[in-house]
Amino acid sequence: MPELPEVETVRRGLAPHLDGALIEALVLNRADLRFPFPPDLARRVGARRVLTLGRRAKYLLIPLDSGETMILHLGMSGRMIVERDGEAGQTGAFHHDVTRLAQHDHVIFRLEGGKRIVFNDPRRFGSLDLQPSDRLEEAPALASLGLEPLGNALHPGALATLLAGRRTPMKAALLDQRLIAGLGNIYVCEALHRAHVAPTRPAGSLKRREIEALVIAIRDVLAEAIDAGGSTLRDFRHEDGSLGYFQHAFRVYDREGAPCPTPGCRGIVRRLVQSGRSTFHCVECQR
DNA sequence: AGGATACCCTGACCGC
DNA sequence: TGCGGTCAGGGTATCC
Repeated sequence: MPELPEVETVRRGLAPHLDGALIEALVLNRADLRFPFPPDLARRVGARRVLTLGRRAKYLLIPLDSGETMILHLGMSGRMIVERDGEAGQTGAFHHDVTRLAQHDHVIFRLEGGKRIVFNDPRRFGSLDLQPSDRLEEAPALASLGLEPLGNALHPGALATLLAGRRTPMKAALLDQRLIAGLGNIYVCEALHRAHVAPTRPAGSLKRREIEALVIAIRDVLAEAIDAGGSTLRDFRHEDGSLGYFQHAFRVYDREGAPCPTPGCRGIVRRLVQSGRSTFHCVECQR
């Protein structure tokens, strides 16, 4: 689920519940996810108040009034589920899902008033760390991240510098979190299609005009995806944000064999594998 | 140095 | 219905 737009959607969905909230206790149902939890995690978070939720790339940032910030990654299957008091124990259609998912409820935020926020992650590729807030960027997870794609840091000149001289395919370059941080497989495919740039193009071969188009495509696709996620936020408090915001708007991702949606293009969406991952593209209008 | 590959783990899905 | 194979939106270690 989570690339940058999904994490931003999670942040926006959680903010009304977590901003300013007192965490009465952090319940750990295991000692690790992808990595071991930091020492004394529960003690360092319990009885602390949350400041204002943030995000860096695909990481959710939860600053505490203790001067430390939780750095949370959803991996590939992570969810944050908001439960109101008593909701989890209710019977009915919802109950089945809750009990089935409860197996992978690894970390539970118990908030004042009985509300619970559950970090559920079947594949356990997620992570959770703590870092002093005044040295946040030194955290191992954040230290080598590249440009934040939303905001002013990503502009044609900056992207041109990042790509210059690289022979790696554009698909790999855009997936590299050290260059631009936050894009994943889906939005890389979508951005390259919108910019009409072939995923196999050596990164250093792009013309200035193509780089400009790519910057616009990246911004647009992320912004549109966040907007689509935002439209389902009202449901978020009851469920988990996995409602599938943007997939109906995919132009190429997971659409192998479909006609290319570019106006006037008669191409067919094709799939290829690059560094072990599926790339979806149109050979007619992406050059 | 930089790029490609193997791997961490579970669940969903497809064909037989 | 069960079973095996395949695939999945991420990131890191390791090899070349």
